[in-house]
Amino acid sequence: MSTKYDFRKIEKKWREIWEKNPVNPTGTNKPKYYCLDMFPYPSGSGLHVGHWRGYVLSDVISRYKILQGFEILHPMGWDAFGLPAENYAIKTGTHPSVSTAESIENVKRQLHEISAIYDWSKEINTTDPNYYKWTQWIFIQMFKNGLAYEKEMPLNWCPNCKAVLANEEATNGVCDRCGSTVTKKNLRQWMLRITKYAERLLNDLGKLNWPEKVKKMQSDWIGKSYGAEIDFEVDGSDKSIKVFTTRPDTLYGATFMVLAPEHEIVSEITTDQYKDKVEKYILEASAKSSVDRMTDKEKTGVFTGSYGINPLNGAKVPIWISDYVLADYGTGAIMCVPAHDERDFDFAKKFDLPIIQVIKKEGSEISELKEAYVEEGVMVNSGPFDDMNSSLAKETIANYLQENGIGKKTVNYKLRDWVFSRQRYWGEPIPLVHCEKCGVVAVPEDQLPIELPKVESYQPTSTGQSPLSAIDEWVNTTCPKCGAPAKRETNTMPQWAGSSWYYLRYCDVNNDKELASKEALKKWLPVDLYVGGIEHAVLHLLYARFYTKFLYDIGVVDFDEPFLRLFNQGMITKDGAKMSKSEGNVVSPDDLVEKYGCDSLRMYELFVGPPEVDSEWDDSGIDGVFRYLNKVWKLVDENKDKNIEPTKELEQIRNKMIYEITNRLEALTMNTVVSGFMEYTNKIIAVSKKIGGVDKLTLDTVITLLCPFTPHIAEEMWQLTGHSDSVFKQSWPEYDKEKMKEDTVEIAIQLNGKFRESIKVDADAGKDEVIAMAKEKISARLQNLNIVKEIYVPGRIVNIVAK
RNA sequence: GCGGAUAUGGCGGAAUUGGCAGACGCGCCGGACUUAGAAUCCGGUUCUUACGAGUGGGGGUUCAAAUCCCCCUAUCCGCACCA
Repeated sequence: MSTKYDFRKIEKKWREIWEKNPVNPTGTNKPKYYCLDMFPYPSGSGLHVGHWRGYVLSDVISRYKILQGFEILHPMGWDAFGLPAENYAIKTGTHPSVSTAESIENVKRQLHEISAIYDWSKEINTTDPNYYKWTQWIFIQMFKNGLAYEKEMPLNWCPNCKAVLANEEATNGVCDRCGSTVTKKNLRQWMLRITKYAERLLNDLGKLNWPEKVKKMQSDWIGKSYGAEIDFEVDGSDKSIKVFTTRPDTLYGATFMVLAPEHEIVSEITTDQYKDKVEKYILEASAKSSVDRMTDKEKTGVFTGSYGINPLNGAKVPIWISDYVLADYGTGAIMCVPAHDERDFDFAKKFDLPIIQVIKKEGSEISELKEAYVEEGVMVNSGPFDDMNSSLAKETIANYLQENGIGKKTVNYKLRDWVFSRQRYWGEPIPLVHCEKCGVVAVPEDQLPIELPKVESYQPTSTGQSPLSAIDEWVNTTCPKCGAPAKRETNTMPQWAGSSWYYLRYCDVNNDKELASKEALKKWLPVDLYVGGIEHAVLHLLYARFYTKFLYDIGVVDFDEPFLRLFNQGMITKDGAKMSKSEGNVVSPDDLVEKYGCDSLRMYELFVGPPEVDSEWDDSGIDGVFRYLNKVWKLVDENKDKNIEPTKELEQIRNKMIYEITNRLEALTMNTVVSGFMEYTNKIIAVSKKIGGVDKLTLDTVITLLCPFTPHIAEEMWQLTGHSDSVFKQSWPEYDKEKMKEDTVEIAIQLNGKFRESIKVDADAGKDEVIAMAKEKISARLQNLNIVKEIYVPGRIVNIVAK
């Protein structure tokens, strides 16, 4: 037991000292660094070692930045609205505010075990009326600026949760929360016009230091495509149908048209003869769950009896309806070119519609198509455009349509407006009043927040109404405009609302005049580093960007992107699966802290694998870092009172160590930082054995480098080596490139590319000298061979090519 | 179906971006200390039939390839009738 360091005593001691003297003094004139964790939902089951991964990483960066001379904002808070607490309330009758408060207390205790330097005076909670006052305030600004609007629409409806879901919450037609199959229901909804920002949300991705993967996911989600809208007149009527296509070059090959079943013109153009069939089909399509509609690749559809006129060649093409055409993308209607589109091809084959090829592969002859030809090529069967290259024809035909008033070039986005209302209890009330005379009126800002009232029952109604609608004394109010009796909006906001702007609030949490003061925003924002899971790649991060851009437009903030750098930590798995209570594979940090201490766990969280990659948790690996910390402890303990003169070799190792640790830390390759610590400490120990000790500067350097990673043991060792102030008052060590150089270097000698021997040479030895030495070294192998070529890579390798 | 990523010892993973593959750690083997165990320390640890072979498989470029190019295979992730 002689050398084991007493982590329990040390960690307790330093936590108490930091409590009184925080290592991150505020109100300085230092440059700022804002390092933010994605704030958690306060779950009842607490944190596991997977949660720690991101939190440790951001804490290490924050502490590193302190030593680099920055003032740090590194806050934490709670995204506490949401379904789990509400579902728990439905089951037990416990008010969500009570159960979330309990969860918060537990998670906060666990966060203290990490010894992260969160500034708890800046804690925020999205369910605090002083916070959601500003969530509501932002909504009102959006409402006043025409970004919030009401719409009756068929929505994803989870029959189990009895809640409307956003498209994003109903991935693959299954409820994200409970896994039930999602159906459709028509309801009045509040929408946010995020599509107005589509172009900026797409373009500004270029400014961001984010993982390419995340940027790609966002740009795919926004889904910009260039094309044309083309008007097809309906034969024998004064109506026309607008279609959207990205392939105007194929217009001569359009042999039919398809409308979405929900398209409003369908009833007007359907002829009596086909009326029954069409109505039946529409009914079937609306009853189809979104799962079926997505997975049924087999095409269905019915003919309406009407024909459209191709505006270019006057051809009469039958108009069909089919659910493979989406009502809410483009114009909800398409022209179909079976020869050059796979889906149209399938449809044409199934319903025996004509296929006309209008593009052929260069140099080939036209023969019957076995599948749609979707490549570029040479125009055929296209009147004046024949023999033109199809990509040129795309442009030429689009221009022709535009010039002749039968179409126009357009851009389309996959991004849809954001369904912003929820028929649930545990969310921010939407601060609007419905007045019979004045219509929808925003609650005056001085009346905010509209507080969430207590209810008897949390159960949402199966009619789609929020539980709030049952509280007459809350619902009934007066119109802020005319004073007449009016009713409050009873829908609440989605959980995303509070998390779309929380990063702004941290810099000025107690402000009751503004969401944050201009000065505080100017000092701290935007966020320099944002750390969190990849699961928020699209939704949260897209919504937050949207909010920021809106607040920029109305002059609240002076930047239009909230997060300059994003880092997604990988998941920690156990037995190959994500840790979850239901899987029973949760590893709690509490036991490991008890057994090895916080410092060891912090270091192992980083060592377990590359931080951006998923890693399997292995308890036994933590022994390695625990042994390492004991080794450092022993090194410091044995040398603290010795007066060893620094040697050239120690200086070389020390400088190299600073260089390597710093570079790896900047690149966030934390696992290699830890291995670097081990590697260089081993080297120092080896030299120490040789010369009987280690100099003071080397010890100080090791301790200082370690302190962001293992703060408790670092502070203790710092004190042990005779320093009276905190190690966090130190500057990050600097290296001297000159001193990193070794006197001699080992050169590998290859013969015909194969390693044979190695030699030590002076670092400044010249090319000829080294090659001569190398040839001498492998002279036996060179007998009877003619040297063809000699390659020398300074400091690394000599390759002799010989036959 | 489309798009993206990954593949290195028994395991987690390194490799200065084309220059000695396997750093660092886990595990394992051997030794020291110990009455014994735990802990600690020291040594070893890609395979090998000892010639060599070797970074998922096959080809190529190069003096030199885990790294670059082409073709496969497997796994994971994202999107999924977006006209």
